[in-house]
Amino acid sequence: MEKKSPEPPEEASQSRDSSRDNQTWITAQNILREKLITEDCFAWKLQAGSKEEEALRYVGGVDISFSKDDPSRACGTLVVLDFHTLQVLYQDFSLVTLQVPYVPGFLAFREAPVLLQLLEKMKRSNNPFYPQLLMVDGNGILHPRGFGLACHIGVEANLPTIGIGKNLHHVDGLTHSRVRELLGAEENCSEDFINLVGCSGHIWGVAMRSTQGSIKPIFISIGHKISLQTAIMIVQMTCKYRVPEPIRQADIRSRDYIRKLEANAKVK
DNA sequence: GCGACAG
DNA sequence: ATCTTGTCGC
Repeated sequence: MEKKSPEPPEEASQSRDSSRDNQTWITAQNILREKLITEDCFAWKLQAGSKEEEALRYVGGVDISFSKDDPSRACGTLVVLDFHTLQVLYQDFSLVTLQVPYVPGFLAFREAPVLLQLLEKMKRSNNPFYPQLLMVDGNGILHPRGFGLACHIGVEANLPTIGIGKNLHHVDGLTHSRVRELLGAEENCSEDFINLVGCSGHIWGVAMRSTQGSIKPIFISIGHKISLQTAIMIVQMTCKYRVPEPIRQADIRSRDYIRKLEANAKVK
Protein backbone atom coordinates (compact mmCIF):
# COMPACT_ATOMS: atom_id res chain seq x y z
CA MET A 1 0.00 0.00 0.00
CA GLU A 2 2.76 2.40 0.90
CA LYS A 3 4.14 3.53 -2.40
CA LYS A 4 7.02 5.89 -2.68
CA SER A 5 6.65 8.87 -4.94
CA PRO A 6 9.17 9.46 -7.67
CA GLU A 7 11.97 11.80 -6.75
CA PRO A 8 11.29 15.48 -7.39
CA PRO A 9 13.18 17.27 -10.14
CA GLU A 10 16.73 18.27 -9.26
CA GLU A 11 16.87 20.54 -6.24
CA ALA A 12 19.26 23.22 -7.43
CA SER A 13 17.72 23.56 -10.82
CA GLN A 14 18.03 27.30 -10.92
CA SER A 15 20.46 27.21 -13.76
CA ARG A 16 19.50 23.86 -15.14
CA ASP A 17 16.97 22.86 -17.74
CA SER A 18 14.10 21.31 -15.79
CA SER A 19 12.29 19.86 -18.79
CA ARG A 20 14.49 16.78 -18.53
CA ASP A 21 13.69 16.36 -14.84
CA ASN A 22 9.98 16.65 -15.38
CA GLN A 23 10.16 13.57 -17.56
CA THR A 24 10.24 11.42 -14.43
CA TRP A 25 7.00 12.92 -13.26
CA ILE A 26 5.44 12.73 -16.72
CA THR A 27 6.21 9.03 -16.87
CA ALA A 28 4.68 8.48 -13.44
CA GLN A 29 1.50 10.28 -14.52
CA ASN A 30 1.26 8.29 -17.73
CA ILE A 31 1.56 5.00 -15.85
CA LEU A 32 -1.04 5.91 -13.23
CA ARG A 33 -3.36 7.18 -15.94
CA GLU A 34 -3.75 3.67 -17.31
CA LYS A 35 -5.79 2.86 -14.22
CA LEU A 36 -8.08 5.83 -14.63
CA ILE A 37 -11.79 5.10 -14.90
CA THR A 38 -13.89 7.82 -16.50
CA GLU A 39 -17.38 6.53 -15.88
CA ASP A 40 -19.59 5.92 -12.87
CA CYS A 41 -18.09 3.12 -10.83
CA PHE A 42 -19.53 2.95 -7.35
CA ALA A 43 -22.15 1.08 -5.34
CA TRP A 44 -24.17 3.99 -4.02
CA LYS A 45 -27.05 5.90 -5.54
CA LEU A 46 -27.66 9.62 -5.52
CA GLN A 47 -31.11 9.16 -4.08
CA ALA A 48 -32.20 6.47 -1.70
CA GLY A 49 -34.27 4.18 -3.89
CA SER A 50 -35.18 1.16 -1.83
CA LYS A 51 -34.08 0.28 1.66
CA GLU A 52 -31.54 -2.15 0.38
CA GLU A 53 -29.73 0.29 -1.85
CA GLU A 54 -26.72 2.12 -0.58
CA ALA A 55 -27.21 5.88 -0.70
CA LEU A 56 -24.57 8.57 -1.02
CA ARG A 57 -24.11 10.06 2.42
CA TYR A 58 -20.46 10.87 3.02
CA VAL A 59 -18.82 13.36 0.74
CA GLY A 60 -15.23 14.31 1.47
CA GLY A 61 -13.27 17.43 0.65
CA VAL A 62 -9.53 18.04 0.74
CA ASP A 63 -7.40 21.16 0.62
CA ILE A 64 -4.05 22.49 1.72
CA SER A 65 -3.30 25.88 3.22
CA PHE A 66 0.07 27.50 3.71
CA SER A 67 1.88 29.52 6.32
CA LYS A 68 2.29 33.17 5.51
CA ASP A 69 5.66 33.16 7.25
CA ASP A 70 7.20 29.98 5.94
CA PRO A 71 5.84 28.99 2.51
CA SER A 72 7.01 25.41 2.95
CA ARG A 73 4.90 24.94 6.07
CA ALA A 74 1.52 23.58 5.11
CA CYS A 75 -1.65 22.15 6.60
CA GLY A 76 -3.35 19.31 4.79
CA THR A 77 -7.05 19.01 5.60
CA LEU A 78 -9.72 16.39 5.12
CA VAL A 79 -13.37 16.98 5.93
CA VAL A 80 -16.40 14.78 5.43
CA LEU A 81 -19.88 16.25 5.06
CA ASP A 82 -23.32 14.72 5.10
CA PHE A 83 -24.44 14.87 1.48
CA HIS A 84 -27.92 16.06 2.30
CA THR A 85 -27.54 18.32 5.31
CA LEU A 86 -24.06 19.52 4.31
CA GLN A 87 -23.02 19.39 7.95
CA VAL A 88 -19.42 18.57 8.76
CA LEU A 89 -19.20 15.10 10.28
CA TYR A 90 -15.46 14.70 10.38
CA GLN A 91 -12.29 16.75 10.12
CA ASP A 92 -8.61 16.07 10.42
CA PHE A 93 -5.45 18.08 9.88
CA SER A 94 -1.85 17.30 9.16
CA LEU A 95 0.99 19.77 9.51
CA VAL A 96 3.85 19.17 7.15
CA THR A 97 6.88 20.81 5.64
CA LEU A 98 6.76 20.45 1.90
CA GLN A 99 10.04 19.97 0.07
CA VAL A 100 8.58 19.58 -3.40
CA PRO A 101 7.94 22.85 -5.24
CA TYR A 102 4.76 23.75 -7.04
CA VAL A 103 5.21 23.24 -10.75
CA PRO A 104 2.21 23.82 -13.04
CA GLY A 105 1.03 20.44 -14.30
CA PHE A 106 2.65 18.56 -11.42
CA LEU A 107 0.63 19.74 -8.44
CA ALA A 108 -0.02 16.18 -7.30
CA PHE A 109 3.62 15.49 -6.51
CA ARG A 110 3.51 18.33 -4.03
CA GLU A 111 0.07 17.90 -2.49
CA ALA A 112 -1.16 14.35 -2.97
CA PRO A 113 1.08 12.61 -0.38
CA VAL A 114 -0.33 14.58 2.56
CA LEU A 115 -3.91 14.19 1.47
CA LEU A 116 -3.57 10.48 0.78
CA GLN A 117 -2.11 10.01 4.23
CA LEU A 118 -5.15 11.65 5.81
CA LEU A 119 -7.43 9.29 3.89
CA GLU A 120 -5.34 6.27 4.79
CA LYS A 121 -5.42 7.17 8.47
CA MET A 122 -9.20 7.34 8.38
CA LYS A 123 -9.53 4.06 6.55
CA ARG A 124 -7.14 2.19 8.85
CA SER A 125 -9.15 3.21 11.87
CA ASN A 126 -12.34 1.96 10.21
CA ASN A 127 -13.97 5.33 10.64
CA PRO A 128 -17.68 5.02 9.73
CA PHE A 129 -17.58 8.38 7.96
CA TYR A 130 -14.95 7.36 5.43
CA PRO A 131 -15.99 9.23 2.24
CA GLN A 132 -17.82 7.49 -0.59
CA LEU A 133 -16.78 10.33 -2.85
CA LEU A 134 -14.06 12.96 -2.63
CA MET A 135 -13.96 16.48 -3.95
CA VAL A 136 -10.48 17.84 -4.61
CA ASP A 137 -9.23 21.39 -4.70
CA GLY A 138 -7.59 21.21 -8.12
CA ASN A 139 -8.33 19.73 -11.53
CA GLY A 140 -9.06 16.21 -12.67
CA ILE A 141 -8.60 15.44 -16.36
CA LEU A 142 -8.56 19.17 -17.13
CA HIS A 143 -4.81 18.92 -17.27
CA PRO A 144 -2.00 18.99 -19.87
CA ARG A 145 -1.75 15.20 -19.81
CA GLY A 146 -5.28 14.51 -18.66
CA PHE A 147 -4.20 13.54 -15.17
CA GLY A 148 -4.49 16.29 -12.58
CA LEU A 149 -4.47 16.12 -8.79
CA ALA A 150 -8.03 14.79 -8.52
CA CYS A 151 -7.23 11.87 -10.84
CA HIS A 152 -3.98 11.19 -9.03
CA ILE A 153 -5.65 10.98 -5.62
CA GLY A 154 -8.58 9.02 -7.00
CA VAL A 155 -6.43 6.31 -8.52
CA GLU A 156 -4.06 6.02 -5.58
CA ALA A 157 -6.87 5.94 -3.00
CA ASN A 158 -9.18 3.97 -5.29
CA LEU A 159 -11.97 6.43 -4.64
CA PRO A 160 -14.42 8.32 -6.87
CA THR A 161 -13.13 11.91 -7.13
CA ILE A 162 -14.20 15.22 -8.65
CA GLY A 163 -11.78 18.02 -9.49
CA ILE A 164 -12.74 21.59 -8.66
CA GLY A 165 -10.61 24.37 -10.10
CA LYS A 166 -11.10 27.98 -9.12
CA ASN A 167 -8.90 29.14 -11.93
CA LEU A 168 -8.58 27.81 -15.46
CA HIS A 169 -5.57 25.77 -16.36
CA HIS A 170 -4.94 26.57 -20.00
CA VAL A 171 -5.15 23.33 -21.94
CA ASP A 172 -5.91 22.42 -25.55
CA GLY A 173 -6.53 26.00 -26.56
CA LEU A 174 -8.85 26.75 -23.68
CA THR A 175 -8.18 30.28 -22.49
CA HIS A 176 -9.73 32.70 -20.11
CA SER A 177 -11.13 34.81 -22.93
CA ARG A 178 -12.39 31.75 -24.75
CA VAL A 179 -14.37 30.66 -21.69
CA ARG A 180 -16.09 33.93 -20.92
CA GLU A 181 -16.84 34.24 -24.61
CA LEU A 182 -18.60 30.87 -24.48
CA LEU A 183 -20.20 31.72 -21.17
CA GLY A 184 -21.48 35.03 -22.44
CA ALA A 185 -22.69 33.66 -25.77
CA GLU A 186 -24.84 31.15 -23.99
CA GLU A 187 -27.46 33.82 -23.38
CA ASN A 188 -27.88 32.37 -19.94
CA CYS A 189 -29.19 34.72 -17.33
CA SER A 190 -29.34 32.03 -14.68
CA GLU A 191 -26.89 29.66 -13.10
CA ASP A 192 -25.62 27.33 -15.71
CA PHE A 193 -22.60 25.65 -17.16
CA ILE A 194 -20.87 25.21 -20.48
CA ASN A 195 -18.75 22.40 -21.85
CA LEU A 196 -15.05 23.10 -22.00
CA VAL A 197 -14.43 22.02 -25.57
CA GLY A 198 -10.80 22.30 -26.63
CA CYS A 199 -9.40 22.86 -30.10
CA SER A 200 -9.15 19.10 -30.51
CA GLY A 201 -12.86 18.74 -29.87
CA HIS A 202 -12.29 16.93 -26.61
CA ILE A 203 -14.48 17.87 -23.65
CA TRP A 204 -12.27 18.48 -20.63
CA GLY A 205 -14.99 19.42 -18.18
CA VAL A 206 -17.38 22.29 -17.62
CA ALA A 207 -17.22 25.88 -16.49
CA MET A 208 -20.03 26.57 -14.08
CA ARG A 209 -21.23 29.70 -12.39
CA SER A 210 -22.68 28.20 -9.28
CA THR A 211 -24.10 31.38 -7.88
CA GLN A 212 -26.32 33.83 -9.67
CA GLY A 213 -24.20 36.80 -8.74
CA SER A 214 -20.81 35.31 -9.47
CA ILE A 215 -19.36 36.20 -12.81
CA LYS A 216 -16.34 34.04 -12.06
CA PRO A 217 -17.03 30.37 -12.78
CA ILE A 218 -15.56 27.25 -11.21
CA PHE A 219 -14.11 24.52 -13.38
CA ILE A 220 -15.37 20.99 -12.88
CA SER A 221 -13.60 17.97 -14.29
CA ILE A 222 -13.82 14.32 -13.45
CA GLY A 223 -11.19 12.73 -11.30
CA HIS A 224 -11.76 8.98 -11.08
CA LYS A 225 -14.61 6.49 -11.19
CA ILE A 226 -17.26 9.07 -12.06
CA SER A 227 -18.89 10.51 -15.17
CA LEU A 228 -18.95 14.21 -15.91
CA GLN A 229 -22.72 14.18 -15.82
CA THR A 230 -22.83 12.72 -12.32
CA ALA A 231 -20.03 15.00 -11.16
CA ILE A 232 -21.91 18.09 -12.29
CA MET A 233 -25.05 16.94 -10.53
CA ILE A 234 -23.26 16.36 -7.24
CA VAL A 235 -21.43 19.66 -7.39
CA GLN A 236 -24.67 21.51 -8.01
CA MET A 237 -26.31 19.75 -5.08
CA THR A 238 -23.51 20.77 -2.72
CA CYS A 239 -23.15 24.39 -3.79
CA LYS A 240 -24.40 26.88 -1.23
CA TYR A 241 -21.87 29.39 -2.47
CA ARG A 242 -19.53 29.60 -5.44
CA VAL A 243 -17.40 26.70 -4.30
CA PRO A 244 -19.11 23.43 -3.26
CA GLU A 245 -19.31 22.97 0.52
CA PRO A 246 -16.86 20.10 0.95
CA ILE A 247 -14.11 22.14 -0.69
CA ARG A 248 -15.17 25.36 0.97
CA GLN A 249 -15.23 23.82 4.43
CA ALA A 250 -11.85 22.18 3.93
CA ASP A 251 -10.51 25.52 2.76
CA ILE A 252 -11.91 27.54 5.64
CA ARG A 253 -10.98 25.08 8.38
CA SER A 254 -7.53 24.48 6.97
CA ARG A 255 -6.70 28.16 6.92
CA ASP A 256 -8.23 28.54 10.36
CA TYR A 257 -6.16 25.73 11.79
CA ILE A 258 -2.78 26.94 10.60
CA ARG A 259 -3.54 30.52 11.55
CA LYS A 260 -4.49 29.70 15.12
CA LEU A 261 -1.45 27.50 15.40
CA GLU A 262 0.86 30.32 14.44
CA ALA A 263 -0.95 32.66 16.79
CA ASN A 264 -0.14 30.32 19.68
CA ALA A 265 3.46 30.07 18.56
CA LYS A 266 3.84 33.82 18.92
CA VAL A 267 2.65 33.84 22.53
CA LYS A 268 5.42 31.45 23.27
C1' DG B 1 11.33 33.92 -29.39
C1' DC B 2 7.47 35.28 -26.05
C1' DG B 3 3.75 34.43 -23.14
C1' DA B 4 0.64 31.14 -20.40
C1' DC B 5 0.65 28.03 -16.60
C1' DA B 6 -4.40 24.15 -11.12
C1' DG B 7 -2.42 25.27 -5.88
C1' DA C 1 -1.15 29.38 -2.37
C1' DT C 2 -0.41 34.26 0.34
C1' DC C 3 -0.22 39.61 1.23
C1' DT C 4 -4.83 42.98 2.19
C1' DT C 5 -9.99 47.48 3.88
C1' DG C 6 -13.61 48.87 3.13
C1' DT C 7 -17.82 48.50 0.99
C1' DC C 8 -22.23 47.36 -1.31
C1' DG C 9 -26.29 44.51 -0.67
C1' DC C 10 -29.74 40.92 1.02
